[in-house]
Amino acid sequence: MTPVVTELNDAALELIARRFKLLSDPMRLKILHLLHHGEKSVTEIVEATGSTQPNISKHLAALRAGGMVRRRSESNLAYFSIAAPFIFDLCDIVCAGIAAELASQHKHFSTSAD
Amino acid sequence: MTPVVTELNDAALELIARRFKLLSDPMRLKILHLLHHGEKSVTEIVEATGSTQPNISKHLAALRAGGMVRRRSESNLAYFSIAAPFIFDLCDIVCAGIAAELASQHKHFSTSAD
DNA sequence: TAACTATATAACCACATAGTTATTTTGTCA
DNA sequence: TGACAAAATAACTATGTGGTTATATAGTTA
Repeated sequence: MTPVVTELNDAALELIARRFKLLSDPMRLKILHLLHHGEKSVTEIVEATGSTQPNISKHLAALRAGGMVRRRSESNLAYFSIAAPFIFDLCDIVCAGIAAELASQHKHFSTSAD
Repeated sequence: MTPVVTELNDAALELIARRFKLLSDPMRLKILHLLHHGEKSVTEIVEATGSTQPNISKHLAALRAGGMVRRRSESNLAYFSIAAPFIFDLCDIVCAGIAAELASQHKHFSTSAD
């Protein structure tokens, strides 16, 4: 029989790696986190992140090329929104992993702010 | 009030990004996929991947520093194994996303090999 | 039309990183 | 001890990429 899931060819690994690479930059994560609250224009994202407009446009283009955000034009503005909600499942898992690791280092999270 | 989950500070974003970055390289994914089948020595990984020993050692060191693999010394050998099984949950989600995307482009997956 | 605003793109720089070759460390065995 | 094998590390190169500044494109409004 031919392996289906157990065997991963190089092209597939490349595809998966590319997805993760899109998520491996703090500024892009910041943008995605912002869009989690709803659709935003480029200018809104620029202001919220404190980055520059060309930088944000570039990141948005990358996220869009990777299928992670969607673009909508309205008059003069470009509105971006999340196209792949599974992103946040990924982040949740990573965050849980980080929390678990910190906990096991007895540098534990405090549930209430102090 | 102080935001707890809705607000992600830069340090947290950096931590999350670093995790994703470890998963954003095809060779490292290949190694992790290999280790999914069980503990392997460096030499075994080198042979299975077709890469060089120093390259594999470097990737393993990075994965270990990121808490994703564990190292066990036995005589002359170094055995590595998965330390963070959630990795595969992440990959499953990404793979599902890719499959869905391909499907929606009617370049559909065939369930049986052809 | 001209002035203005929003966004995209181009060109460039500094830095990170995957891979290579050469070397060192560490453990085994004769 | 010396010869050998496994793994780690160092030094280097080539390439990728995040950020910047400058410019171009496109839509709006007067």
